[in-house]
Amino acid sequence: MGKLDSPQIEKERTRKEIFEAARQLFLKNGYRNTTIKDITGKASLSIGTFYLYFESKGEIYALLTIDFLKYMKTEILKATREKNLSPKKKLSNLRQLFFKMYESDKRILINLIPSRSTDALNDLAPGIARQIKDLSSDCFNVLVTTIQEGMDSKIFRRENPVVIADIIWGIFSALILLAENERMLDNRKDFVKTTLETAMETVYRGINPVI
Amino acid sequence: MGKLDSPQIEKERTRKEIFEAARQLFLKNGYRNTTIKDITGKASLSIGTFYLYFESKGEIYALLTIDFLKYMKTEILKATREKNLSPKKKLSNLRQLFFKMYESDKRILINLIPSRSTDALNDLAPGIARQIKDLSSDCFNVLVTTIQEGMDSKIFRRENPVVIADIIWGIFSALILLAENERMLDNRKDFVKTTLETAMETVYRGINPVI
Amino acid sequence: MGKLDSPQIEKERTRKEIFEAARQLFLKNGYRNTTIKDITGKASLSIGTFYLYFESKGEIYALLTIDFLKYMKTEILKATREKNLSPKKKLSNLRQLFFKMYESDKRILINLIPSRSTDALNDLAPGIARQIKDLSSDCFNVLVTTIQEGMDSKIFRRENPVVIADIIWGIFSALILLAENERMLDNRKDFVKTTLETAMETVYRGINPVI
Amino acid sequence: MGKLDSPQIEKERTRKEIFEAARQLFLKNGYRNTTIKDITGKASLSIGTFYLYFESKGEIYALLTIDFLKYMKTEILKATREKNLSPKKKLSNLRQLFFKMYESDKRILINLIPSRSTDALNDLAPGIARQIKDLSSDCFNVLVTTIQEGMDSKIFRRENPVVIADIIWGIFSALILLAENERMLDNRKDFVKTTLETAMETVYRGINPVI
DNA sequence: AATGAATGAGAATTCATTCAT
DNA sequence: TATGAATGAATTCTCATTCAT
Repeated sequence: MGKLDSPQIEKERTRKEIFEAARQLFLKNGYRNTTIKDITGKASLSIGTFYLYFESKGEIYALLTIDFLKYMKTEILKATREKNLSPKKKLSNLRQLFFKMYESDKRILINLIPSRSTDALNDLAPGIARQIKDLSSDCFNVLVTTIQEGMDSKIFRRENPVVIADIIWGIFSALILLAENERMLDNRKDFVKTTLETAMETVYRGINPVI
Repeated sequence: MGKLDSPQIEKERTRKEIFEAARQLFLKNGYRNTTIKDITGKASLSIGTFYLYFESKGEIYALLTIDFLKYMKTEILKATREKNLSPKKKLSNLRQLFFKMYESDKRILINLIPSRSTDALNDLAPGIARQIKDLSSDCFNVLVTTIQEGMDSKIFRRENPVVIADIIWGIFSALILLAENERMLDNRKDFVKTTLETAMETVYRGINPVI
Repeated sequence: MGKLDSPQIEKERTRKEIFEAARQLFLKNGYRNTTIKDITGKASLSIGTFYLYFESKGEIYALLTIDFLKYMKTEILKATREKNLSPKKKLSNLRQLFFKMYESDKRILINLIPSRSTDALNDLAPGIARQIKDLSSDCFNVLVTTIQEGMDSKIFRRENPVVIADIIWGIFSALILLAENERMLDNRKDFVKTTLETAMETVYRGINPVI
Repeated sequence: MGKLDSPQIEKERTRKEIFEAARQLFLKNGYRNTTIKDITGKASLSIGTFYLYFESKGEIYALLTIDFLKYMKTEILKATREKNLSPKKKLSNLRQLFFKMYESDKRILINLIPSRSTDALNDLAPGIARQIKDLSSDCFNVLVTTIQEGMDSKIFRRENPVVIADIIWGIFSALILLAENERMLDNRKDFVKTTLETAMETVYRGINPVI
């Protein structure tokens, strides 16, 4: 299969295979613990081939990040775009989106969480760094705007919306990390999904206005 | 200053300087991304000096972790020990503790908490690994117990207390990390304390029973 | 030459070159005084290449030892296997074997023989350590048995056969070492072979029974 | 004790203590495995003090070597000096000397054996290197001369006396090494003295002229 | 395009040597 | 003199990247 496809298509397929192998390995082992050998091994290719498709380990990581952020931005916009959606509904959509991302076959790039990615993003081409920053801001801002709207229409308690957005994003990323690592030390919890759900509901209740 | 102190004191100071430099760098960059050169560089010492005070990179990491967990355990017990304290008050004390820890001269080594750092704990002496696990469990269990009490006396909404503890702990650690790192991407937020406070209040409201 | 060979052969050649360089350096300078840089330097390769072919300095040392002991065991058995060989003839064969080993294209790794090298065998995988011990014992025991036979049939003077084996083995290894190193202190001797021959004959005469 | 002695005497005592500590450690652990800290620790002094008495680790090793060689030369001359001593008796005296050295509280500097000391003697002041070479030659030459005499007077079988000397010296050093190291791998042999004795006797018988 | 052997910069660690007290 | 903290060169090992085939 594939051997009959045009070189263009063939090339694109190889690129995707490397991309996907890298995504999974970075997700599982982190940036530093993933080697080019690991990636090409998983993709059944030689080390040299990697460099025909990507400039460096840092680059593929950045591209992976951008890929994820773009996907996230799209989904976030989809969840909040409709004009006549109530902020309540929008937030509920975002919550669902988080579940979906966690469960999706794509999974979430755990290492996207700032503290984990400093390393890889350090000596990035300025253009790429810019793009990541912007996408990251875009995502965050939709969250902030949605919360702001909720506050404006008195559906949510009046607080600094940036702070609330930080909390939501923080819980999300923290629980993902817990889920990834805690397993080794402690097997009480297998129920990330439940925890995530409870967390979001708790926060949601927490921003309800005083009754 | 310092030049006048006894060698004992002088030595202790150097040890503390290395310890503190390591703490900050591990917190900011993680275990793998922090080199001995970084640590001694920050402490204005040579690489060799590090090994005069600590056995290895792994050892200082473990000591830092134990140091933090011991401090945390003491404080947590202090905040919840008294018999006739209401769960509400206990939780409020814990919240205050979180602030205090964030501001304390010790700084917080959230990154050092086991769940955050599989990396460093891999080839630790079994005794040390055990100690870390136990301290970690102890801290977490106080949180769980306090929440359980609150639920038993109907002050908190009935949920899985482990899940709620995860949420609280998750928010706490996530916000610390955000505070440390986000600055690079975005300088809107300098107000960790406020955010932390809001977060805890939000969660607290979120676990109030339905009225 | 070589550029025309298959990658397989090419790779095997490189491995052999490293192996051989290591053998010579360990022999000359001992385990601790031989660095990976020395080895790869001698083989005109970079340090990194070493690790493409061997896991560690300890591993190549162990492999070199096993290689030599296996060769030695095979040859020793060959020299003494035949049933109706007189002990005299067997010992004579062993003597010839010693010459052969000295001159063989394998060179002799006398320095690698366990008794000579506590250093390197310290943190060896237990399986490898066992293998080395066993091979080493096997070789030595053939020597002891042969001498024992000679004593039993009154061809050799009655002594502790282990002691005699130690002497023979000791002379052999000592002369090899002398041959390799003494050159620096003294260049009178270029005639290892002669010395070895005389030594063996002398010992042989020495264990003849009193007439 | 000692506190009342003159500075001169006091200084000499300290120097001796370091010297003796170094001798024992080099003997037990070899040159590379002995650190200045080990030496000064054994002598209950600080690291810095070492350098008040000796220029470097290499220097003390060389001095230790010279010390041993001088002792050896003196003893060798003592054992062979007398005019009317038969070569047989002289050789017998040398044999006794070997035992004595092995058993003496001074022990023998195992690392003196050429292959083991290359490291330490590499970048020696030329004068010291010369001295070592000369002493070493002197010792060896007495052995050669004695054997030569024995041959001249038909007491020993006619062979190359240098070769015979090599054999004797080789056995001696090899057995010392065996004694030091083999213990760890194999505890059959605790009887170095016996082995050494048997070895010398065997060689002695081996150089008897044909009867 | 694909390969994978070779490279070498960098990381952790050790230890002889120096030097301020 | 004596001390021992500090230094940094040297060593083992890792891995992203290159390049000849």
